[in-house]
Amino acid sequence: MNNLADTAVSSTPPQDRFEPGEVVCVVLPLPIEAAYDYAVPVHESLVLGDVVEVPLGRRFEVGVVWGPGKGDVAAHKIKPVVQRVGVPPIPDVSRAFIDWVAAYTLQPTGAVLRMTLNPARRWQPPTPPTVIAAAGPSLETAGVKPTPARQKIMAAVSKGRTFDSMSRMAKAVGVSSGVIRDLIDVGVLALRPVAASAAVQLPAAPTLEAGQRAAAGTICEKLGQGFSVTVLDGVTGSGKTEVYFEAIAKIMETGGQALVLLPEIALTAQWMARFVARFGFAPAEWHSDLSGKQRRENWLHTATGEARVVVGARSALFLPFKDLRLIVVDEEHEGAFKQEDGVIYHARDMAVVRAREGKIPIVLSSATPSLETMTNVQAGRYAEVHLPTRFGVAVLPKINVIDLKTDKPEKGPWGRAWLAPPLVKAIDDALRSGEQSLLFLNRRGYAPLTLCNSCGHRLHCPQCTAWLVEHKLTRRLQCHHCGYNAPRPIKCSSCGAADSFVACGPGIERVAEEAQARWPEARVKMVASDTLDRPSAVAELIEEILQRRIDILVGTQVLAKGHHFPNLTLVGVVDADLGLSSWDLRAAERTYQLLHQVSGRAGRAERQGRVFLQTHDPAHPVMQALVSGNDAEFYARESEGRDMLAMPPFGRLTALILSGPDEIQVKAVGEALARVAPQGEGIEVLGPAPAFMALLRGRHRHRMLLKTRRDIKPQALVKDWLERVRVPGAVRIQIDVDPYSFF
DNA sequence: AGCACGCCGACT
DNA sequence: GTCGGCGTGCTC
Repeated sequence: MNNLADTAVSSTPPQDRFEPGEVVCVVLPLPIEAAYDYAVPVHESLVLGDVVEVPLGRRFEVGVVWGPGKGDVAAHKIKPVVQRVGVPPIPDVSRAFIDWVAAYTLQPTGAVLRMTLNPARRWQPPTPPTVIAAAGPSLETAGVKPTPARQKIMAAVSKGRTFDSMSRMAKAVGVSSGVIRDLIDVGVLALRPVAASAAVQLPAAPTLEAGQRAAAGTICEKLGQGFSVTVLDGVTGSGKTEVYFEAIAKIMETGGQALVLLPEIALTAQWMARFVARFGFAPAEWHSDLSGKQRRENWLHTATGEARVVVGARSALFLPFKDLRLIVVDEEHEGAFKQEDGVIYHARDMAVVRAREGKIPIVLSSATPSLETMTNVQAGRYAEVHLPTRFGVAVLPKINVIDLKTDKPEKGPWGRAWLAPPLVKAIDDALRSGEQSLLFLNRRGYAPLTLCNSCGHRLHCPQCTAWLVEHKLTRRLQCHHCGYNAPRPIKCSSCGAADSFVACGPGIERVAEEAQARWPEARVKMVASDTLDRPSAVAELIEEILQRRIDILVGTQVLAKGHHFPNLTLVGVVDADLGLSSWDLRAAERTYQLLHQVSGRAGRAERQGRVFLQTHDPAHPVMQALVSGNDAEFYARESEGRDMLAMPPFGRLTALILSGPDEIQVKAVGEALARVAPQGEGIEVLGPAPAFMALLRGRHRHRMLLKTRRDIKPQALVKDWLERVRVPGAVRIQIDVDPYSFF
């Protein structure tokens, strides 16, 4: 305020400092289209990005100063800001990024801001960590009796020893915490702030193999050179992580922060272990199951710049970094980066935007990059660094295709079979030589469909368009889309026949049952997302596998990623066609990526791995690409196909998802939209059509698809379009720019 | 997002 | 007669 330099700055547009008497525009973290004006409080001035508490109706909210007041509302309605919240202002880059994402996803700015501001909304100043230590005076000088308990305490703190909490100290010393509290009160003990931890000493850099060194060098050169995108591409086990760790090491030396995005939380534990081994400290984590306290702490440390490295799921992208200088998106092709509810966005794409806004480099890492990314490489927009060798491994796994039309699984005494003879023989071999096998099937439960043998009635979810999946483990029928579950009925609700239900098709439970029946001696273990609900369960499983307490693993895609299992040499894909039959635009690409990844589980040490793909269509390009290892050809083909159809990345899609409890009403809104749909060269509107999951959690869903040429931005079209139709409150319209799933 | 206002069914 | 359901609308 009395700083002349500040006053001078504030006179030059754009204004970034606001004095009492002025009005500022505040964005609230709510799904409100408009930003509201508030008066600067009389006792303090505000700057752009300041986090402030403001009155809203009869409650209070925390928002962010976004600019000067807009003056679009009567002066008497304007209320003053209550106070500034004690956190650093949201930086310019973060605000610009939020604005960009809001405009792109067609969401209110406040809805996007919410992702940045969440922990600051109920702000509590963090209590600085303290320790309990001797304050100096003895018991005598403080004038208290040297009771046995007090003497024990004095002995414990005599050599400068400290304790980090009263309860821990009480336990360690063997006294009650009341005694400790009293000694603090009389000044014999004191709470001392924890000494600031010494500057991190980076452990010696590991020796990298020549290819890795070159790749790391290329990426490190980009640091500090403005915006760039580099695709780090190499097969599983080629050491991509070590390569980008070098870039992070450089950041650690030169200052600033680095962000690593992982597709799912389940992978963080293993990633953390590798990071700690390399750097000697743990990065700040950011994902949905942090505790409130951890969340606030990590948020603040990111904002102050104290957290040098942040690792997290997609939402970490919205943290208000003080000085972000590098972003890494690991496994960039993963569908999990697409946020599907609330603000719908693709974290990989938005990460590129964040890097551009912050003028910093970004690394996209994957063994099987997405077609979008490959297209950008080919167009020269992204640089590519390729890691050719499989680090520390002599040979890649040998991939075999089993044609299920000729090699049919043979029925056994246990019932229907799903494992074809060549795969059975391969497992025999593996068991005999004491090696582990993985049977992969991306389908939870016992059977994907249960039907009545006498009338053909199929058991389906009452709230969704989905079959109920039988789970023998829990002895219930489950809907995998809404969580509905019910006990298995005895009588058919349609024809009344008793004990008439038969299971159709395999889930992992059924494959595990077959495996156990075929190899009664083998130790079979089943793994799915619902059996790995705790992080500790993941750790236990990994330990069990490494200790060779499991012979045959049967699992879904939770097993596809991450871990090194040196003794696992055989991978059998029970149904390689699963996911190919759908109308999903990216079905082939996704199947290729998933199977490639699963195959990478086989033989990562010195033993050669073997992979068997069971398919009904051995000639399918996906199978051919996997067998030949010619991924370039596969990508070229996929790319050509999409180009011809003007599908992404060669055209743009925007989906409107209409939903509501009343199907007729939802459909009517869709038809009204169709009547006033945007028209023109390079613009096409499809639908309304019932969504694939036409009924989800009790809401009827219709979809519309706007397909536009690459050079046409869909946002303005959609905005305009929606304004032309009156939508009843019960019908919700979600907008998904660049949709990935068609559910 | 919250929270109030407002208009139609089963309870003290 | 009131309590209470959640549809619609506003918050600077």
